[in-house]
Amino acid sequence: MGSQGNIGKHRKDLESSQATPEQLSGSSDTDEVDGAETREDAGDNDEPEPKRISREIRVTEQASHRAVAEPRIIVQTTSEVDLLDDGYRWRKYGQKVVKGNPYPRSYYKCTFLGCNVRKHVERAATDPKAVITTYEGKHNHDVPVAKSSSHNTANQLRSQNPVVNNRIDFGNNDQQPVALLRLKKEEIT
DNA sequence: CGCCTTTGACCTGCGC
DNA sequence: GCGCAGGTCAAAGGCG
Repeated sequence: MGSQGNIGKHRKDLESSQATPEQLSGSSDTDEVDGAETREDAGDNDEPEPKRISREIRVTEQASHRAVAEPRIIVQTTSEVDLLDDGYRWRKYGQKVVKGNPYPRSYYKCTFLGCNVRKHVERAATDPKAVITTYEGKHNHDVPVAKSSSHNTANQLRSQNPVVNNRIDFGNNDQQPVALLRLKKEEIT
């Protein structure tokens, strides 16, 4: 949180991205609190059924800076698998263990050409079943069609989950600063 | 053959 | 000024 160390060696990333350091540092405090609260929810949400999946989709946008705005969507999912496929193609570029959480946080990037959307996936320290996915940025492309991949966990999910089915249009909705949706599924696999 | 995952190292920012 | 924590990149290996 207090790092954002993309200003040094990651120049190439910056030139193609509209994200500005001021935006990131200026809102890190709020996001941090928000993220913490999300984790609290995870702990509160105890799932008696291991197969039951409940997701809370929290859309948080930073309206402080007119320039851009990288929408930050925090999706909380209760699942046994941490790799929730939302239809896009992601490439894992890193994994780190964060303090206060025994579970490592994974970093993914959208592999679509020109799409700089990133996503962080971590498990709640209080709930091993609670998976918190944070999306940063918005996709400038549509969902890649039928990816015949082995991880079709979400493919099934998409066909049953209303939100996933309609796709989460983060970045399109500039009007809703914070949206919280909750869905429940019975089974994922 | 192409794509993705994994792991280690490096860098930056912040706090003390 | 030093140390800690977080974030990202790059290279190698594995799998479909």
